[in-house]
Amino acid sequence: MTDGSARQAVRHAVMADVAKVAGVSHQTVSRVLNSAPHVRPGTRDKVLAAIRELDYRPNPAARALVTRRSQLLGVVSFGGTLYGPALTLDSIEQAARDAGYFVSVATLRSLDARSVQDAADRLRDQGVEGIVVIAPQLMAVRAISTLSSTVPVVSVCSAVRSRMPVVAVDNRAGAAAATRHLLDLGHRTVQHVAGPRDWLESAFRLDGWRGELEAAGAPVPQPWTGDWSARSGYEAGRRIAEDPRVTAVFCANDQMALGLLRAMHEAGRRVPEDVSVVGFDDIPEGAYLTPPLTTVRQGFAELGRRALALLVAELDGAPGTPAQVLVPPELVVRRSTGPASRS
Amino acid sequence: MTDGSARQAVRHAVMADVAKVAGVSHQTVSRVLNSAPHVRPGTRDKVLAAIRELDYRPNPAARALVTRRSQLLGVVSFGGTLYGPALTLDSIEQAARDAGYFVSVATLRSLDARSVQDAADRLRDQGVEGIVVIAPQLMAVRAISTLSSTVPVVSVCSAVRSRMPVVAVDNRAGAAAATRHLLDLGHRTVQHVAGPRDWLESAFRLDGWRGELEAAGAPVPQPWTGDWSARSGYEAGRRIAEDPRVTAVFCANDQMALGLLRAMHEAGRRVPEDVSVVGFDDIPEGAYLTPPLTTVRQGFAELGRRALALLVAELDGAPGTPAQVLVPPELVVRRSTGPASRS
DNA sequence: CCGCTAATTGTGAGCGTTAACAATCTGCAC
DNA sequence: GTGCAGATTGTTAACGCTCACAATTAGCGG
Repeated sequence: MTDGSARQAVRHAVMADVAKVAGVSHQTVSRVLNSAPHVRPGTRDKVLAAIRELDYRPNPAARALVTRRSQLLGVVSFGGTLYGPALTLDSIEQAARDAGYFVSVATLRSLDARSVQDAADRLRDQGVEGIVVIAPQLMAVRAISTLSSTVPVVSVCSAVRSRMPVVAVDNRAGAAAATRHLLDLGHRTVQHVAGPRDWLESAFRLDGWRGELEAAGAPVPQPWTGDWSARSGYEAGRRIAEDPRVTAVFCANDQMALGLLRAMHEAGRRVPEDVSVVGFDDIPEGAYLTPPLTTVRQGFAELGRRALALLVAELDGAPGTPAQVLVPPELVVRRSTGPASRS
Repeated sequence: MTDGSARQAVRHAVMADVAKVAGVSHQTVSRVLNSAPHVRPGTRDKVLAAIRELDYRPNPAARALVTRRSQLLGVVSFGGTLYGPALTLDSIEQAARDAGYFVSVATLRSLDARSVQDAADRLRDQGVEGIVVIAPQLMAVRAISTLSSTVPVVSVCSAVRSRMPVVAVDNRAGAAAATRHLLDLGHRTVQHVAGPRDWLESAFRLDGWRGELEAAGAPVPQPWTGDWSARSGYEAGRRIAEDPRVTAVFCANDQMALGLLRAMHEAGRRVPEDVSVVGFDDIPEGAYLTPPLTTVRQGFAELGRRALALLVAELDGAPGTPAQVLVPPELVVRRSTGPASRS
């Protein structure tokens, strides 16, 4: 128990073993492995056969040591069980694989700068070549921009004015579209249940909502604040339901909208007859809520893919490409929204 | 663009640099780093100071090369956006960090043996010391048991009779509890919407449901089959709603229950007055559905933690500990279930 | 058949760290 | 003061791979 030396003693074959079996030098084996030019087909075959025979696998540590390339990318993530981050992580992994990289994850324990520092440090200590940050909190972004000096960093989050490459959904535009949709249906104004104050997403969606309201000359009510959870949406909903004048609510994500739907139901307010509700994200369950939820679809998968592409580009190509990619969201109209009642 | 040699030329400090600055040998630096005994406090301080001054970080590749320990664990995952797998991954990462390991993920593209092989190979090529498999499909488990020879593997899934260490929720018991709950409420029998046929979870839950029905002498209806999605639950629900004799349904997961709730609503069948519904998983939204969903709570977080503990134990301790951990689930009664109507 | 270029293969030197062992320096009993 | 165990530090040799360059072989025109 003092150390782990009790492991399998099966000596893995190394390059020298392959060389011996194939009757060539280790360098030739290396050439075959890296598909270098100038290897006679016959030689290549012998080497390949030896590799198969010995079930040889190149030692990644040795390779990394000399090439100074670990082939490892790091992902810092928070809220890994949330639909968006989970899907983004998934797509990043897939894209990384296609680009020939491995992905190591570090999740945030809590939402403070130290935690982000720690996660990034862990990743660096592991030798990652680059980092993608999925934590979309204001704080996280700030913390990250501090340590970006050593390793290239790309963040997936809302657009933010910075020198750092960013891939983001255009939250403002999405929120504006949702709000306009409700306004177009004849609602006098639209309530808003925002996300946590320290998330950039929250800020941008709030902004898009407010901007659209102002542009339309509609009154701008005091927004409510939730924490993305259905529970918080429910609680906001209970309070909102007390005001009989409310006819439209835009929630900053689908889970909160789901909770709000529940609160409306309990309060006897029909959706969409009495109150229209719009969410954000388009979680797969959205279409099967009662009623099916109108929402703003985010291309999480594309987000991840683009972020990875950006990182890889910076890694083995253009040095300073501080690109800022904005992915447009899409309004998905379902049955939770309808015309303002004339009652 | 031919290669990535255009990266930052900032020569990172290596151990020799630290040694020189501290005025000691590189071995002494190594000792300080590994907190080996017999280092005079004064010397340690000098070394520590030099490390800080140079912002020195040990090269993980070099260390791995000589120690033959990569400190890397692999996780094979499928359905990364599903609540259970996502949460499990999250808890595995946290546990791994506490145990001093890094976590690298490999997601499955599709559900065939080759895909599992590929994922595991990728992980091995990367030098992981052990693998946790979250893919709970029958096929995946079989595929895994094939390659477990080289690297220790722990799988998180339903209990399955094998030589492989497994951490699982007792799906059978959970399903039985759900079924019994409905029976106890006076329902004559219980319908079941199962998960995909090739998932172990599906099989065990089906089994638990059927067993309880038989034990109670209740008729065993033909089960329906879904794919975990709300959509599939909705479709099953539409069909189930056609049969007026149905008063209770047990769905193999919460998403399908959610879809089924929608179908019942559309068909004018009230829940729980006309039909009682039970899910499985306890997703966070469950309590805010209409009506709040009675379900079986799984300890996904504990699952991940236990799986990792098992793997680490095998890694640096007991060699052959083919443990099989069974985590008991818990019935959470909410308002989607009620007594059978006397109508 | 010779000489030259290009294709093919081999050799030696690290990459940055830890392990094993040697060397030196303590402190203390005799 | 001397000697010895133990504490402290240094030296050398891997770990398994790629890079740079040397060596060998093959192909071909004159």
